[in-house]
Amino acid sequence: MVKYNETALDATFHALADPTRRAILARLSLGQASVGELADPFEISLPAVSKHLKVLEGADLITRHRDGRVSRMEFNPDAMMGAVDWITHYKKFWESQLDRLARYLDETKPTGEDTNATNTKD
Amino acid sequence: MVKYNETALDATFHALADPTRRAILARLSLGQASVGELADPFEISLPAVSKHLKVLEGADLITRHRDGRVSRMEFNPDAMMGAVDWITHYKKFWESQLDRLARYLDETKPTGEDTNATNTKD
DNA sequence: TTTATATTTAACCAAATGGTTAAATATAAT
DNA sequence: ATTATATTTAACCATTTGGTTAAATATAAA
Repeated sequence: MVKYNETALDATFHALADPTRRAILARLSLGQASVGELADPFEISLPAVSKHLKVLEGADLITRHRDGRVSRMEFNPDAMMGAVDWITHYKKFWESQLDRLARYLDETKPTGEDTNATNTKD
Repeated sequence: MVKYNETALDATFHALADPTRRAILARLSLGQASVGELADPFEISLPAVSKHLKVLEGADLITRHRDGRVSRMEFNPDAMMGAVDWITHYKKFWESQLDRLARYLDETKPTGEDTNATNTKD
């Protein structure tokens, strides 16, 4: 049996289980932002956002670069690999969906292009 | 922007964020089992397992087939596609990991074989 | 050096989570 | 008809979660 890092999986899946945190990651995927910038589109308070950021940081999904009094947050998508690995383990149980995913990945395989921020799927 | 089903993502990621529930899914991926059989390897009580099953059922990750007084639970891996889709959206940010995943998927692309329960990665 | 800005910490709260034991329910077996 | 088995429901509990407001901290700007 492959031994997964259960604690890391707990942290990753838990971090992704909240819509505000996913929205923050979506925002950060477009480029780094300060805590205030991240909080802006949400109706919740700054401390609430600060807590979400700590959860994301704890799951290693973002990293913090302090720049004076501003915290610049950066997306760290590598941390999602563990989760993808875990799910992918069950690939043999969803071959039809695998086809779809494989096709999707083929279409968008890094060729040197398609590394810009514009995503045609959006 | 692609509109994801946030509620479904909440449910899926939350369901996967617990190690007992992931273990239950791992067990069910080998074949269906009753509630009692699922509870056996865990030290927690039957009602606790029953609650976990309800969470997994709510996320549509398992389905229940009542057979007399026995509930046979079945794995429904399709429900994980939403989560994979969401994560995959960030593919352009982890090209090196994508390579690894694409290679993995290529190696195991459904050819008619490789649909048995033996996984060489384990 | 005083003031404004960015963010975190503290203290608090209601709801959800993951567990328990005991009782209820439903079906199967004797 | 009675008893055993499989599972769920109910009632409870401690901890965690996701939010709040007010105060503290740290840095930049005037």
